[in-house]
Amino acid sequence: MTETISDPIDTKQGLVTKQSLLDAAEALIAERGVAGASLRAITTRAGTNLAAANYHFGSKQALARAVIARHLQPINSERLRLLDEAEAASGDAGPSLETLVGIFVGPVVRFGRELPDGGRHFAQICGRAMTQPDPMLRESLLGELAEAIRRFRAAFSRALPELSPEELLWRIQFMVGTMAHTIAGSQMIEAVHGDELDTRDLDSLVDRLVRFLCGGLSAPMEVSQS
Amino acid sequence: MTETISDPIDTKQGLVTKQSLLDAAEALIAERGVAGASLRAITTRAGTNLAAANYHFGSKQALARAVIARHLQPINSERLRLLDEAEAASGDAGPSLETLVGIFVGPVVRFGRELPDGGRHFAQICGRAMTQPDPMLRESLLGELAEAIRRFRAAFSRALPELSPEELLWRIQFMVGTMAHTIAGSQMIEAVHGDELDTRDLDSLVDRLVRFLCGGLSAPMEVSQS
DNA sequence: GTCTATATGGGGATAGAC
DNA sequence: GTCTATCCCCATATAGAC
Repeated sequence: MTETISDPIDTKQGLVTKQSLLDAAEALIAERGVAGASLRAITTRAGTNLAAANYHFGSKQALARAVIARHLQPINSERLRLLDEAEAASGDAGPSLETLVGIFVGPVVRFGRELPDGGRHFAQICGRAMTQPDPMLRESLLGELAEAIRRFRAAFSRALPELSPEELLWRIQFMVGTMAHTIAGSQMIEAVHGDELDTRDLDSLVDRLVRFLCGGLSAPMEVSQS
Repeated sequence: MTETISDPIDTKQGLVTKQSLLDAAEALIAERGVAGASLRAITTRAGTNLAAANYHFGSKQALARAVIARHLQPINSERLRLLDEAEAASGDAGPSLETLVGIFVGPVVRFGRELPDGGRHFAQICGRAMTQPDPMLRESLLGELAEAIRRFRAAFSRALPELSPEELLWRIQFMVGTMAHTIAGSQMIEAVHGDELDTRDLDSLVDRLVRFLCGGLSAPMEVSQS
Protein backbone atom coordinates (compact mmCIF):
# COMPACT_ATOMS: atom_id res chain seq x y z
CA MET A 1 0.00 0.00 0.00
CA THR A 2 2.83 2.40 -0.65
CA GLU A 3 1.01 5.59 -1.59
CA THR A 4 3.30 6.56 -4.45
CA ILE A 5 2.16 10.12 -4.77
CA SER A 6 4.68 11.03 -7.42
CA ASP A 7 5.70 7.66 -8.76
CA PRO A 8 8.23 8.07 -11.56
CA ILE A 9 6.63 5.16 -13.45
CA ASP A 10 3.77 7.44 -14.44
CA THR A 11 2.99 11.09 -14.06
CA LYS A 12 -0.57 10.48 -13.04
CA GLN A 13 -0.73 13.37 -10.65
CA GLY A 14 0.60 15.73 -13.25
CA LEU A 15 -2.02 14.64 -15.72
CA VAL A 16 -4.76 15.13 -13.18
CA THR A 17 -3.59 18.68 -12.52
CA LYS A 18 -3.40 19.41 -16.22
CA GLN A 19 -6.92 18.11 -16.72
CA SER A 20 -8.31 20.12 -13.84
CA LEU A 21 -6.70 23.23 -15.25
CA LEU A 22 -8.18 22.60 -18.68
CA ASP A 23 -11.62 21.98 -17.19
CA ALA A 24 -11.51 25.07 -15.03
CA ALA A 25 -10.19 27.21 -17.86
CA GLU A 26 -12.89 25.94 -20.18
CA ALA A 27 -15.66 26.83 -17.78
CA LEU A 28 -14.32 30.24 -16.87
CA ILE A 29 -13.37 31.28 -20.39
CA ALA A 30 -16.86 30.35 -21.54
CA GLU A 31 -18.32 32.46 -18.74
CA ARG A 32 -16.08 35.51 -18.85
CA GLY A 33 -14.15 35.37 -22.10
CA VAL A 34 -10.42 34.83 -22.48
CA ALA A 35 -9.44 38.26 -21.21
CA GLY A 36 -11.93 38.13 -18.35
CA ALA A 37 -10.86 34.73 -17.04
CA SER A 38 -7.79 35.38 -14.93
CA LEU A 39 -5.24 32.69 -14.24
CA ARG A 40 -5.92 33.29 -10.58
CA ALA A 41 -9.58 32.42 -10.95
CA ILE A 42 -8.77 29.44 -13.13
CA THR A 43 -6.17 27.97 -10.81
CA THR A 44 -8.32 28.54 -7.75
CA ARG A 45 -11.20 26.73 -9.39
CA ALA A 46 -8.87 23.94 -10.42
CA GLY A 47 -7.63 23.62 -6.84
CA THR A 48 -4.06 24.61 -7.64
CA ASN A 49 -2.10 27.81 -8.06
CA LEU A 50 -0.55 30.15 -10.56
CA ALA A 51 2.77 28.37 -10.71
CA ALA A 52 1.17 25.08 -11.69
CA ALA A 53 -0.56 26.63 -14.68
CA ASN A 54 2.64 28.15 -15.96
CA TYR A 55 4.55 24.95 -15.30
CA HIS A 56 2.14 22.86 -17.38
CA PHE A 57 1.25 25.28 -20.14
CA GLY A 58 3.87 28.02 -20.14
CA SER A 59 1.47 30.91 -20.49
CA LYS A 60 -2.15 31.88 -20.29
CA GLN A 61 -2.47 32.06 -24.04
CA ALA A 62 -1.09 28.56 -24.47
CA LEU A 63 -3.61 27.32 -21.93
CA ALA A 64 -6.41 28.93 -23.90
CA ARG A 65 -5.15 27.34 -27.09
CA ALA A 66 -5.01 23.97 -25.38
CA VAL A 67 -8.62 24.38 -24.25
CA ILE A 68 -9.73 24.84 -27.84
CA ALA A 69 -7.52 22.14 -29.35
CA ARG A 70 -8.48 19.48 -26.82
CA HIS A 71 -11.94 19.02 -28.32
CA LEU A 72 -11.61 20.59 -31.72
CA GLN A 73 -9.02 18.13 -32.96
CA PRO A 74 -11.22 15.07 -32.40
CA ILE A 75 -14.17 16.92 -33.93
CA ASN A 76 -12.27 17.68 -37.09
CA SER A 77 -10.88 14.19 -37.35
CA GLU A 78 -14.40 12.87 -37.06
CA ARG A 79 -15.60 15.23 -39.76
CA LEU A 80 -12.87 14.18 -42.16
CA ARG A 81 -13.43 10.51 -41.38
CA LEU A 82 -17.14 10.82 -42.13
CA LEU A 83 -16.37 12.73 -45.30
CA ASP A 84 -14.01 9.99 -46.47
CA GLU A 85 -16.66 7.38 -45.78
CA ALA A 86 -19.37 9.30 -47.59
CA GLU A 87 -17.17 9.89 -50.60
CA ALA A 88 -16.22 6.24 -50.78
CA ALA A 89 -19.86 5.19 -50.56
CA SER A 90 -21.24 7.62 -53.11
CA GLY A 91 -19.09 6.81 -56.11
CA ASP A 92 -18.54 9.28 -58.91
CA ALA A 93 -21.53 11.48 -58.16
CA GLY A 94 -20.19 12.45 -54.75
CA PRO A 95 -22.21 12.77 -51.54
CA SER A 96 -25.47 14.72 -51.60
CA LEU A 97 -25.73 18.23 -50.22
CA GLU A 98 -27.70 17.03 -47.21
CA THR A 99 -25.05 14.44 -46.44
CA LEU A 100 -22.25 16.98 -46.62
CA VAL A 101 -24.00 19.54 -44.46
CA GLY A 102 -24.90 16.88 -41.93
CA ILE A 103 -21.29 15.78 -41.72
CA PHE A 104 -20.03 19.34 -41.36
CA VAL A 105 -22.52 20.41 -38.73
CA GLY A 106 -23.31 17.25 -36.81
CA PRO A 107 -20.00 16.55 -35.07
CA VAL A 108 -19.63 20.08 -33.72
CA VAL A 109 -23.12 20.36 -32.38
CA ARG A 110 -23.36 16.84 -31.06
CA PHE A 111 -19.83 16.31 -29.87
CA GLY A 112 -20.22 17.47 -26.32
CA ARG A 113 -22.96 15.04 -25.49
CA GLU A 114 -20.83 12.83 -23.28
CA LEU A 115 -19.07 15.73 -21.58
CA PRO A 116 -20.21 16.62 -18.07
CA ASP A 117 -21.69 19.94 -19.16
CA GLY A 118 -23.04 18.65 -22.45
CA GLY A 119 -20.28 20.49 -24.23
CA ARG A 120 -21.92 23.85 -23.70
CA HIS A 121 -18.80 25.58 -22.47
CA PHE A 122 -16.62 24.33 -25.27
CA ALA A 123 -19.25 25.14 -27.88
CA GLN A 124 -19.51 28.69 -26.62
CA ILE A 125 -15.75 29.22 -26.68
CA CYS A 126 -15.43 27.65 -30.10
CA GLY A 127 -18.26 29.67 -31.57
CA ARG A 128 -16.73 32.88 -30.31
CA ALA A 129 -13.17 32.04 -31.22
CA MET A 130 -13.44 32.82 -34.90
CA THR A 131 -14.24 36.47 -34.25
CA GLN A 132 -11.95 36.74 -31.24
CA PRO A 133 -9.80 39.86 -31.06
CA ASP A 134 -6.69 37.95 -30.04
CA PRO A 135 -5.04 37.03 -33.35
CA MET A 136 -3.07 34.11 -31.90
CA LEU A 137 -6.21 32.38 -30.77
CA ARG A 138 -7.99 32.97 -34.05
CA GLU A 139 -5.11 31.62 -36.05
CA SER A 140 -4.82 28.63 -33.80
CA LEU A 141 -8.47 27.85 -34.48
CA LEU A 142 -8.24 28.53 -38.17
CA GLY A 143 -5.18 26.32 -38.43
CA GLU A 144 -7.22 23.42 -37.09
CA LEU A 145 -10.02 24.22 -39.49
CA ALA A 146 -8.13 24.94 -42.69
CA GLU A 147 -7.82 21.38 -43.93
CA ALA A 148 -11.46 20.58 -43.28
CA ILE A 149 -12.59 23.73 -45.07
CA ARG A 150 -10.53 22.86 -48.12
CA ARG A 151 -11.81 19.31 -48.26
CA PHE A 152 -15.41 20.37 -47.83
CA ARG A 153 -15.05 23.11 -50.39
CA ALA A 154 -14.14 20.54 -53.02
CA ALA A 155 -16.97 18.25 -51.97
CA PHE A 156 -19.52 21.06 -51.97
CA SER A 157 -18.42 22.20 -55.38
CA ARG A 158 -19.33 18.77 -56.75
CA ALA A 159 -22.71 18.83 -55.04
CA LEU A 160 -23.44 22.37 -56.22
CA PRO A 161 -21.93 22.55 -59.71
CA GLU A 162 -24.04 25.51 -60.78
CA LEU A 163 -22.35 27.89 -58.31
CA SER A 164 -19.34 29.95 -59.25
CA PRO A 165 -16.27 29.30 -57.07
CA GLU A 166 -16.64 32.74 -55.57
CA GLU A 167 -20.29 32.33 -54.70
CA LEU A 168 -19.61 28.92 -53.20
CA LEU A 169 -16.87 30.31 -51.00
CA TRP A 170 -19.19 32.98 -49.68
CA ARG A 171 -21.89 30.47 -48.96
CA ILE A 172 -19.44 28.29 -47.06
CA GLN A 173 -18.52 31.37 -45.07
CA PHE A 174 -22.19 31.98 -44.33
CA MET A 175 -22.61 28.36 -43.28
CA VAL A 176 -19.69 28.54 -40.87
CA GLY A 177 -21.09 31.77 -39.47
CA THR A 178 -24.50 30.32 -38.87
CA MET A 179 -22.99 27.35 -37.13
CA ALA A 180 -20.57 29.38 -35.05
CA HIS A 181 -23.22 31.77 -33.88
CA THR A 182 -25.60 28.95 -33.07
CA ILE A 183 -23.16 27.06 -30.91
CA ALA A 184 -21.83 30.24 -29.33
CA GLY A 185 -25.04 30.24 -27.39
CA SER A 186 -28.37 31.66 -28.28
CA GLN A 187 -28.40 34.44 -25.79
CA MET A 188 -30.67 36.30 -28.15
CA ILE A 189 -33.31 33.65 -28.30
CA GLU A 190 -33.50 33.36 -24.58
CA ALA A 191 -33.46 37.12 -24.07
CA VAL A 192 -35.98 38.14 -26.69
CA HIS A 193 -38.32 35.19 -26.68
CA GLY A 194 -38.06 33.95 -23.15
CA ASP A 195 -38.22 30.18 -22.90
CA GLU A 196 -40.17 29.65 -26.10
CA LEU A 197 -37.38 27.57 -27.55
CA ASP A 198 -35.73 24.47 -26.22
CA THR A 199 -32.02 24.99 -26.70
CA ARG A 200 -31.16 21.60 -25.29
CA ASP A 201 -32.63 19.26 -27.84
CA LEU A 202 -29.47 18.93 -29.91
CA ASP A 203 -30.83 16.35 -32.33
CA SER A 204 -33.63 18.50 -33.62
CA LEU A 205 -31.31 21.51 -33.55
CA VAL A 206 -29.01 19.69 -35.96
CA ASP A 207 -32.00 18.85 -38.16
CA ARG A 208 -33.14 22.45 -38.19
CA LEU A 209 -29.67 23.71 -38.97
CA VAL A 210 -29.19 21.23 -41.79
CA ARG A 211 -32.51 22.19 -43.37
CA PHE A 212 -31.72 25.88 -43.17
CA LEU A 213 -28.19 25.51 -44.49
CA CYS A 214 -29.18 23.23 -47.36
CA GLY A 215 -31.77 25.76 -48.41
CA GLY A 216 -29.25 28.59 -48.26
CA LEU A 217 -26.45 26.72 -49.98
CA SER A 218 -28.66 25.59 -52.84
CA ALA A 219 -30.53 28.87 -53.29
CA PRO A 220 -30.95 29.86 -56.93
CA MET A 221 -28.83 32.72 -58.23
CA GLU A 222 -31.87 34.52 -59.62
CA VAL A 223 -34.49 35.65 -57.15
CA SER A 224 -37.69 33.75 -57.78
CA GLN A 225 -40.72 35.68 -58.99
CA SER A 226 -43.27 33.61 -57.09
CA MET B 1 -12.69 87.79 -32.33
CA THR B 2 -13.27 86.73 -28.76
CA GLU B 3 -12.19 83.14 -28.78
CA THR B 4 -14.93 81.83 -26.51
CA ILE B 5 -13.32 78.51 -25.76
CA SER B 6 -15.95 77.46 -23.27
CA ASP B 7 -18.89 79.62 -24.21
CA PRO B 8 -21.90 78.77 -22.06
CA ILE B 9 -24.20 79.29 -25.08
CA ASP B 10 -23.09 75.93 -26.42
CA THR B 11 -20.97 73.10 -25.16
CA LYS B 12 -19.23 72.61 -28.45
CA GLN B 13 -15.87 71.71 -26.99
CA GLY B 14 -17.46 69.11 -24.76
CA LEU B 15 -19.21 67.55 -27.71
CA VAL B 16 -15.99 67.38 -29.68
CA THR B 17 -14.27 65.57 -26.83
CA LYS B 18 -17.15 63.15 -26.51
CA GLN B 19 -17.02 62.41 -30.21
CA SER B 20 -13.28 61.86 -30.19
CA LEU B 21 -13.67 59.46 -27.30
CA LEU B 22 -16.37 57.52 -29.13
CA ASP B 23 -14.28 57.37 -32.29
CA ALA B 24 -11.18 56.23 -30.48
CA ALA B 25 -13.09 53.68 -28.43
CA GLU B 26 -14.75 52.31 -31.55
CA ALA B 27 -11.45 51.77 -33.31
CA LEU B 28 -9.67 50.25 -30.34
CA ILE B 29 -12.52 48.01 -29.24
CA ALA B 30 -12.81 46.68 -32.77
CA GLU B 31 -9.10 45.95 -32.77
CA ARG B 32 -8.60 44.55 -29.29
CA GLY B 33 -12.02 43.74 -27.90
CA VAL B 34 -13.73 45.48 -25.01
CA ALA B 35 -11.52 43.97 -22.35
CA GLY B 36 -8.37 44.52 -24.36
CA ALA B 37 -8.99 48.19 -25.08
CA SER B 38 -7.89 50.07 -21.98
CA LEU B 39 -9.27 53.46 -21.13
CA ARG B 40 -5.72 54.70 -21.13
CA ALA B 41 -5.19 53.66 -24.74
CA ILE B 42 -8.56 55.06 -25.74
CA THR B 43 -8.06 58.44 -24.14
CA THR B 44 -4.53 58.75 -25.49
CA ARG B 45 -5.77 58.06 -28.99
CA ALA B 46 -8.58 60.57 -28.49
CA GLY B 47 -6.06 63.18 -27.35
CA THR B 48 -7.48 63.48 -23.84
CA ASN B 49 -7.11 61.68 -20.57
CA LEU B 50 -8.71 59.24 -18.16
CA ALA B 51 -10.62 61.87 -16.26
CA ALA B 52 -12.36 63.15 -19.38
CA ALA B 53 -13.68 59.71 -20.25
CA ASN B 54 -15.11 59.24 -16.80
CA TYR B 55 -16.50 62.75 -16.78
CA HIS B 56 -18.41 62.22 -20.04
CA PHE B 57 -19.44 58.59 -19.73
CA GLY B 58 -19.11 57.62 -16.08
CA SER B 59 -17.41 54.29 -16.69
CA LYS B 60 -15.69 52.20 -19.29
CA GLN B 61 -18.72 49.97 -19.68
CA ALA B 62 -20.99 52.95 -20.33
CA LEU B 63 -18.55 54.17 -22.97
CA ALA B 64 -18.67 50.79 -24.68
CA ARG B 65 -22.46 50.84 -24.60
CA ALA B 66 -22.47 54.30 -26.12
CA VAL B 67 -20.20 53.11 -28.92
CA ILE B 68 -22.72 50.44 -29.87
CA ALA B 69 -25.82 52.60 -29.45
CA ARG B 70 -24.48 55.51 -31.48
CA HIS B 71 -24.86 53.67 -34.77
CA LEU B 72 -27.22 50.86 -33.88
CA GLN B 73 -30.12 53.13 -33.03
CA PRO B 74 -30.23 54.82 -36.43
CA ILE B 75 -29.84 51.43 -38.11
CA ASN B 76 -32.80 50.01 -36.28
CA SER B 77 -34.93 53.09 -36.91
CA GLU B 78 -34.13 52.74 -40.57
CA ARG B 79 -35.08 49.07 -40.55
CA LEU B 80 -38.41 49.77 -38.90
CA ARG B 81 -39.12 52.68 -41.22
CA LEU B 82 -38.46 50.53 -44.28
CA LEU B 83 -40.62 47.78 -42.83
CA ASP B 84 -43.50 50.21 -42.29
CA GLU B 85 -43.17 51.41 -45.85
CA ALA B 86 -43.06 47.91 -47.29
CA GLU B 87 -46.08 46.82 -45.28
CA ALA B 88 -48.05 49.85 -46.36
CA ALA B 89 -47.16 49.23 -50.00
CA SER B 90 -47.90 45.52 -50.06
CA GLY B 91 -51.47 45.46 -48.81
CA ASP B 92 -53.00 42.38 -47.23
CA ALA B 93 -50.51 39.90 -48.60
CA GLY B 94 -47.62 41.51 -46.76
CA PRO B 95 -44.12 42.06 -48.15
CA SER B 96 -42.36 39.22 -49.93
CA LEU B 97 -39.65 37.21 -48.27
CA GLU B 98 -36.96 38.83 -50.40
CA THR B 99 -38.18 42.27 -49.42
CA LEU B 100 -38.14 41.45 -45.73
CA VAL B 101 -34.69 39.93 -45.78
CA GLY B 102 -33.38 42.85 -47.78
CA ILE B 103 -34.77 45.27 -45.24
CA PHE B 104 -33.35 43.34 -42.33
CA VAL B 105 -29.88 42.85 -43.76
CA GLY B 106 -29.34 45.90 -45.94
CA PRO B 107 -29.17 48.70 -43.37
CA VAL B 108 -26.64 46.90 -41.17
CA VAL B 109 -24.30 45.94 -43.94
CA ARG B 110 -24.59 49.16 -45.87
CA PHE B 111 -24.87 51.64 -43.05
CA GLY B 112 -21.22 52.44 -42.59
CA ARG B 113 -20.70 53.57 -46.14
CA GLU B 114 -20.41 57.22 -45.31
CA LEU B 115 -18.33 56.67 -42.19
CA PRO B 116 -14.60 57.39 -42.49
CA ASP B 117 -13.66 53.73 -42.10
CA GLY B 118 -16.56 52.40 -44.14
CA GLY B 119 -18.20 51.23 -40.93
CA ARG B 120 -15.82 48.33 -40.56
CA HIS B 121 -15.02 48.97 -36.92
CA PHE B 122 -18.60 49.34 -35.87
CA ALA B 123 -19.65 46.29 -37.88
CA GLN B 124 -17.02 44.17 -36.19
CA ILE B 125 -18.02 45.30 -32.71
CA CYS B 126 -21.68 44.84 -33.45
CA GLY B 127 -21.21 41.39 -34.92
CA ARG B 128 -19.26 40.27 -31.89
CA ALA B 129 -21.51 41.91 -29.33
CA MET B 130 -24.23 39.30 -29.32
CA THR B 131 -21.88 36.59 -28.12
CA GLN B 132 -19.91 38.91 -25.84
CA PRO B 133 -19.11 37.56 -22.39
CA ASP B 134 -20.07 40.78 -20.62
CA PRO B 135 -23.79 40.42 -19.88
CA MET B 136 -24.40 44.16 -19.58
CA LEU B 137 -23.16 44.78 -23.10
CA ARG B 138 -25.14 41.89 -24.52
CA GLU B 139 -28.33 43.05 -22.89
CA SER B 140 -27.77 46.58 -24.03
CA LEU B 141 -27.50 45.32 -27.59
CA LEU B 142 -30.47 43.01 -27.27
CA GLY B 143 -32.54 45.81 -25.82
CA GLU B 144 -31.96 47.82 -28.99
CA LEU B 145 -32.80 44.81 -31.11
CA ALA B 146 -35.83 43.43 -29.32
CA GLU B 147 -38.49 45.55 -30.97
CA ALA B 148 -37.12 44.98 -34.45
CA ILE B 149 -36.99 41.24 -33.89
CA ARG B 150 -40.60 41.16 -32.75
CA ARG B 151 -41.81 43.23 -35.69
CA PHE B 152 -39.88 41.15 -38.20
CA ARG B 153 -41.02 37.94 -36.62
CA ALA B 154 -44.63 38.87 -37.32
CA ALA B 155 -43.82 39.94 -40.86
CA PHE B 156 -41.86 36.77 -41.58
CA SER B 157 -44.62 34.62 -40.24
CA ARG B 158 -46.95 36.08 -42.87
CA ALA B 159 -44.42 35.54 -45.63
CA LEU B 160 -43.70 31.98 -44.48
CA PRO B 161 -47.08 30.68 -43.30
CA GLU B 162 -46.12 27.03 -43.63
CA LEU B 163 -43.54 27.22 -40.83
CA SER B 164 -44.43 26.44 -37.23
CA PRO B 165 -43.77 29.34 -34.84
CA GLU B 166 -40.92 27.40 -33.30
CA GLU B 167 -39.24 26.62 -36.59
CA LEU B 168 -39.59 30.24 -37.68
CA LEU B 169 -37.98 31.49 -34.49
CA TRP B 170 -35.03 29.19 -35.02
CA ARG B 171 -34.62 30.31 -38.58
CA ILE B 172 -34.64 33.95 -37.52
CA GLN B 173 -31.97 33.07 -35.04
CA PHE B 174 -29.93 31.45 -37.81
CA MET B 175 -30.43 34.52 -39.97
CA VAL B 176 -29.19 36.85 -37.26
CA GLY B 177 -26.22 34.58 -36.70
CA THR B 178 -25.25 34.54 -40.35
CA MET B 179 -25.49 38.30 -40.48
CA ALA B 180 -23.60 38.87 -37.24
CA HIS B 181 -20.78 36.58 -38.21
CA THR B 182 -20.53 38.09 -41.66
CA ILE B 183 -20.23 41.66 -40.44
CA ALA B 184 -17.96 40.66 -37.57
CA GLY B 185 -15.31 40.29 -40.21
CA SER B 186 -14.43 37.38 -42.37
CA GLN B 187 -11.14 36.58 -40.78
CA MET B 188 -11.71 33.03 -41.90
CA ILE B 189 -12.12 33.84 -45.54
CA GLU B 190 -8.99 35.89 -45.61
CA ALA B 191 -7.01 33.37 -43.61
CA VAL B 192 -8.06 30.20 -45.38
CA HIS B 193 -8.58 31.45 -48.90
CA GLY B 194 -6.16 34.32 -49.15
CA ASP B 195 -7.47 37.16 -51.25
CA GLU B 196 -9.80 35.08 -53.34
CA LEU B 197 -12.78 37.06 -52.14
CA ASP B 198 -13.45 40.74 -52.24
CA THR B 199 -14.80 41.67 -48.83
CA ARG B 200 -15.25 45.31 -49.76
CA ASP B 201 -17.97 45.15 -52.36
CA LEU B 202 -20.84 45.63 -49.96
CA ASP B 203 -23.56 45.73 -52.59
CA SER B 204 -22.89 42.30 -53.94
CA LEU B 205 -22.29 41.05 -50.41
CA VAL B 206 -25.83 42.11 -49.52
CA ASP B 207 -27.12 40.35 -52.62
CA ARG B 208 -25.30 37.17 -51.74
CA LEU B 209 -26.50 37.28 -48.16
CA VAL B 210 -30.11 37.88 -49.19
CA ARG B 211 -30.03 34.95 -51.62
CA PHE B 212 -28.55 32.63 -49.02
CA LEU B 213 -30.93 33.70 -46.29
CA CYS B 214 -34.03 33.51 -48.47
CA GLY B 215 -33.04 29.98 -49.42
CA GLY B 216 -32.53 29.01 -45.79
CA LEU B 217 -35.66 30.68 -44.47
CA SER B 218 -37.88 29.12 -47.11
CA ALA B 219 -36.31 25.68 -47.04
CA PRO B 220 -38.88 22.86 -47.08
CA MET B 221 -39.44 20.95 -43.86
CA GLU B 222 -38.95 17.60 -45.59
CA VAL B 223 -35.56 16.92 -47.09
CA SER B 224 -35.90 16.61 -50.84
CA GLN B 225 -35.19 13.24 -52.42
CA SER B 226 -33.61 14.65 -55.56
C1' DG C 1 5.43 18.43 -9.61
C1' DT C 2 3.83 21.58 -6.31
C1' DC C 3 3.64 25.48 -3.59
C1' DT C 4 4.52 30.43 -1.25
C1' DA C 5 6.15 34.68 -1.98
C1' DT C 6 7.29 38.22 -4.88
C1' DA C 7 8.69 40.97 -9.02
C1' DT C 8 6.78 44.00 -12.27
C1' DG C 9 3.44 46.16 -14.80
C1' DG C 10 -1.14 47.75 -15.99
C1' DG C 11 -5.92 48.43 -14.99
C1' DG C 12 -10.29 51.70 -13.66
C1' DA C 13 -11.70 55.33 -11.09
C1' DT C 14 -11.26 59.76 -8.46
C1' DA C 15 -9.55 64.23 -5.91
C1' DG C 16 -8.69 68.58 -6.48
C1' DA C 17 -6.31 72.45 -8.98
C1' DC C 18 -7.23 75.26 -12.93
C1' DG D 1 -14.76 70.90 -19.08
C1' DT D 2 -10.11 69.67 -18.63
C1' DC D 3 -5.99 68.04 -16.66
C1' DT D 4 -2.20 65.95 -13.26
C1' DA D 5 -1.31 63.07 -9.78
C1' DT D 6 -2.63 59.39 -7.11
C1' DC D 7 -5.31 55.53 -4.79
C1' DC D 8 -5.90 50.88 -4.82
C1' DC D 9 -6.61 46.68 -6.98
C1' DC D 10 -5.52 42.94 -10.06
C1' DA D 11 -3.00 40.89 -13.71
C1' DT D 12 0.87 37.47 -15.54
C1' DA D 13 4.94 35.38 -14.78
C1' DT D 14 8.86 33.64 -12.09
C1' DA D 15 12.28 32.41 -8.18
C1' DG D 16 13.34 29.29 -5.12
C1' DA D 17 12.09 26.19 -1.12
C1' DC D 18 10.08 21.66 -0.57
